[in-house]
Amino acid sequence: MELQELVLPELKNFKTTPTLVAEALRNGILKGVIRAGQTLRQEELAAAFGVSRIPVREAFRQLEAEGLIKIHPHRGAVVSSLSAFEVQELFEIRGPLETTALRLAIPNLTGLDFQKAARILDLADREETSSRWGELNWDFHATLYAAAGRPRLLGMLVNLEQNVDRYMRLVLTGLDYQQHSQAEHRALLAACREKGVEKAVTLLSGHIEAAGQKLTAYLRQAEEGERQ
Amino acid sequence: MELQELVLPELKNFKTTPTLVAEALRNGILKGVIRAGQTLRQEELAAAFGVSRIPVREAFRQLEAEGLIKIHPHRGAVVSSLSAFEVQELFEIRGPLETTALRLAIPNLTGLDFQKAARILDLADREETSSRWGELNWDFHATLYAAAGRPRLLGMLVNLEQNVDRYMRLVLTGLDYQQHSQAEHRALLAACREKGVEKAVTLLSGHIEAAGQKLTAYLRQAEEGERQ
DNA sequence: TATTGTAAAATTGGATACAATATCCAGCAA
DNA sequence: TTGCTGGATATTGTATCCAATTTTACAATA
Repeated sequence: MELQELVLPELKNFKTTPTLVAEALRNGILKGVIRAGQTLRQEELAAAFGVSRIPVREAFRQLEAEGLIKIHPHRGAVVSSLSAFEVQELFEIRGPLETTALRLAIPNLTGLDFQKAARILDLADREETSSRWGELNWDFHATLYAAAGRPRLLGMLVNLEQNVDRYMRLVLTGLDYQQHSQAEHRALLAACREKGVEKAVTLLSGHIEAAGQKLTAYLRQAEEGERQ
Repeated sequence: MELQELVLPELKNFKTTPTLVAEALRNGILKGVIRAGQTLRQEELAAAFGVSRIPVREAFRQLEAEGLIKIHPHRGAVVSSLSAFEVQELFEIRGPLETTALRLAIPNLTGLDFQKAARILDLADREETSSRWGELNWDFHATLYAAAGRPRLLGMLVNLEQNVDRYMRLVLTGLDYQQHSQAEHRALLAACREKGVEKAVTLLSGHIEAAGQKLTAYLRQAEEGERQ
């Protein structure tokens, strides 16, 4: 019975076409290749991927459930664009969820986890491109949360991160935020090392709130500019 | 631009076949007509609904993203059955999320909301069938959370509730739990009326935890029984 | 000229049919 | 009994066709 579990990951790689299409589209949206508000035409995408329209449509359903696109019947699928308020809501959800994950994770965090997290922070220090820095940023958080051993919770956090990631990239251009964020990360990591759950939770909560504030303020300003 | 928003809800009613199929399947799963572990055959369902396989497959993708089913490539879709641990995880997620919703909702709760909530509790008192009682149970919670004005958060809570609902029904057969739960609901409602945010949050947190404990204990026992 | 009405084109939604692939199971050999 | 090898079954993916809807273009009218 143990061998079966070793084979399962291999079996999982037998990805079906709709899954591959969904992954490609998800990457495209996250990397900014496909922008918010853009309409996705089935035939065009099917031709681009070299598949028929059916797998594309199935991929659409999956991405809609993830919140990345919105299907308008008979009018096509559009990449969902979030308002400042909606982004704020996502951060309000992330806060309690991520602290929950951290709370569960801290008792399980090992020296290896701390090493990995510290290495990611060092890499992020040297990173300049905002895209890569954003990835490392999330890798750091995910490294901590993974120790919680709560796959479903982690999945929800990944999904939430994906939804705000595109917008967060707009803010990351400012170097001051990156340095500030890095300092907060180091303080958080130190608290985790000392197994100071409440302190770590407080730091994380403030860290997420700060990021949310920064981003929503930016978006509100952008929305104000559009209105004129 | 305001008129467009008035038309949008109308457009939303143009439900497409995959959505209708997904709703039907979701209802079937939630009502227990389709049981956990059961495999869903595309052709069979397509024939039953009088549609082709394409809408059925799209509905599968949607339900998989909601966590209600799991698609095994080339082997069919099966209604996901949760282990005691997975149910526990879902309750661990619900706790902080529902308290967050309540915290945001309390300042906005009006007399009308309190009346509606109280009426639901009275109905639940007279209700005997566990299925209907479960619905009223959730209606009570949803009434409070709706005032938070956070649609995405509410959507996530609905989804989480749907995932554990099937299993919760197993526990609801015991009348003692219903009475205990109703008492907690009344205390919670009173705290909300007095705008006692922290007290209400504490009550809700304990209420959810108690429900989770009850259910996971039941499931663990059932799993133990199966193992023999 | 601006607005309204209508027709055609484009796109999506869905059904049917067919080919390809993977899984499952029964039968057969060792 | 164990392991392998087929075929049967079911799922997956594609192609083709048609219907429904939206959008665009164009003509008609005030």
